[in-house]
Amino acid sequence: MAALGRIVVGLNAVIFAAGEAELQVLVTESLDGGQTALPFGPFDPETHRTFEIGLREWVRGQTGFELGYVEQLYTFGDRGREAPVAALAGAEDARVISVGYLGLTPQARTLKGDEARWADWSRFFPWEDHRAGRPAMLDEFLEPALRSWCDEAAAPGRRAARYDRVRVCFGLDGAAWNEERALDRYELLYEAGLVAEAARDRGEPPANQAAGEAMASDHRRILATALSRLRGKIKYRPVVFELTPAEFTLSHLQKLVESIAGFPLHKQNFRRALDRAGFVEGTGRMESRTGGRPAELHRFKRETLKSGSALGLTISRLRDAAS
Amino acid sequence: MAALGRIVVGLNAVIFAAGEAELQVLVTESLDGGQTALPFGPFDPETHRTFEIGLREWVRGQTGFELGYVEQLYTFGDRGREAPVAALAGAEDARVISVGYLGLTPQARTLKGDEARWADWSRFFPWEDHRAGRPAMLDEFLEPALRSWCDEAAAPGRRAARYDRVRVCFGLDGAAWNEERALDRYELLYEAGLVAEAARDRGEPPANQAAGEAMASDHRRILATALSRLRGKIKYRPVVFELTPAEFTLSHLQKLVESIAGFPLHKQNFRRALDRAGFVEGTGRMESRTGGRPAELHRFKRETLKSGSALGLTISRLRDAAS
DNA sequence: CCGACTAATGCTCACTTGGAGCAAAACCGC
DNA sequence: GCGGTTTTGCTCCAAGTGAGCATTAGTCGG
Repeated sequence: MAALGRIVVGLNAVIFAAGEAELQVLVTESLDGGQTALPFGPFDPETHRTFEIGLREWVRGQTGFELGYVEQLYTFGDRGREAPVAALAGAEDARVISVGYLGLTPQARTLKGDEARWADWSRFFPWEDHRAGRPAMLDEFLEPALRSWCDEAAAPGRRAARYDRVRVCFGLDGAAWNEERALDRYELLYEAGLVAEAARDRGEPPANQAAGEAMASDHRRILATALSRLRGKIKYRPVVFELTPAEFTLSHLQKLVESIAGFPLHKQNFRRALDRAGFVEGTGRMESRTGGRPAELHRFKRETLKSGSALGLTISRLRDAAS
Repeated sequence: MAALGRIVVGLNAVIFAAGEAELQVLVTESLDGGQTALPFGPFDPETHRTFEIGLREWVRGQTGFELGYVEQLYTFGDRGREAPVAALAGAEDARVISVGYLGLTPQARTLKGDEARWADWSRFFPWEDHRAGRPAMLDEFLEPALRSWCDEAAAPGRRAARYDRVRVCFGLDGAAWNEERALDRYELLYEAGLVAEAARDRGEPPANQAAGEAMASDHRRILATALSRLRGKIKYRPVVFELTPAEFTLSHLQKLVESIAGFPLHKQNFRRALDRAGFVEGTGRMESRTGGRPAELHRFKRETLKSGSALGLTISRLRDAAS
């Protein structure tokens, strides 16, 4: 068999933490400077027995804290994503594959060095945040731009196909907005040339207007993958509690879930769902700096995990009217 | 930066097809003969622009047919999975990573060569098939064996932890059986030494009794990953139709879903769910060799995909009493 | 100290969905 | 034409979901 080309494997981490009622993601500067990037570390087969061990190790080294929940996301291997990274590994001609991981950690802890910092996820995906209603930039910029992208297609068949994708991804013309489609939406915007990465990767000059803040390489796509996965996962597994402090008010928990899902929830129904699932219990202690009636502090009942039956939190349509 | 160890990347495909009311998976012989294995192909960064392109290419070459639906599963990179494969790539000392893919194709087509063949998935996971009630081997062999594995743990805390895992995975003592946990169950059986691969990997002699048919390397784990994923996916995306022929009777469709889910469904409720979702439509033609009243042939309405709103088929608790 | 304001908490109600069973209809083989 | 078998059509009830109203217990400004 012919010798295969050289391959370098890297690990990309999307690490989420709960800020002040806002989901945050850990970012750094790209190696060539300038662009925002996700933390990245080469995977060394000599010293790392598994990907996860390797990941935890360099996250500990770079940021000074221990990851809690960790889950593999996706492996990215398309050609053309290598440039700056291969150089790092001393292998300019190698193909770079990276295994993306999702990590969750309670609260945005202070970081060791100053390379890494926390950023609100919504900076990168402003069109995903519907907590205060459908964002204006969707109707004013993205939607018209996407429609004209559809019209650009030569054949009528392709035009219809483009339109269908746009319609279901962005909830146009009566279709419902599905928050889990964050990745599909990013990929569509990339194809349509509406994010800065698209022009950059084609070696073209940047478009006069682009959506959201760009990231290095395909990192924004990895981030979108993580967001989609997390949005799906909170519905059937109680992962939110990996992000909460030991004690929290129900409102705080709700704000956090809303920040992840990207839309407002109906408060009473959210609470009803919570205690049907039996996930939380009151501690008796109160949080009084609420601005109104004091809220009881609650804690996650880890035991319910073992009781097996009801896992997860049905957010599906707890949607509040506002959205 | 230090030079990194050599890495070989492979692609593993779990290709499912619908046999006669039975889900089948494409298997081959392992390279060193003897063991059943999943189709495997090295990924060549020189010629393959993306994983998916590489995958489709060698599947076409080896089996003579074109894959339809394809989805990335998971990337397996633990040390100790290399032996026979590294030799294939002419790199005995390399670390082997493989990217697992799930592929679906309608009907079990005849294959080109004779290396590959179709096998019922249930041979590898007999404990997963609850269509005719809870399998006897669960109560007679697995459950007692798992319980004594729990008792083997030295510390009482570890004993309790083991027991909890066993309980939720296998639905013991009142916990519900969750068909999506197929992977967790396999991993648990592996840890408990109840599948042949466990003894093999530790270099021990095979146990006197083991569950299901073994596969090469960690292929049975990859297959379990695919099964879990597919079982989850049919609930929220209409992927079953990737497995059906163009026209089918509703009973046939139901049998197929049951084969995937591993438990019987309530016929009337299944049909109700189907037409609530609006996925199928009658063709007017009839299938008369049913042994009873002739059934109308139906076809998948691809258009509904575009209508956006209701995706998937809620199998959740269409469970029939028998289970 | 009181009243306005703000959140937390408690409760109700209509409507949809899910689990389960019964009955009629259509075809087969004898 | 008569069981046996399978498709198909319907109904019932319990539980879950979406949405709104009312009450309670704090804070804060005057």
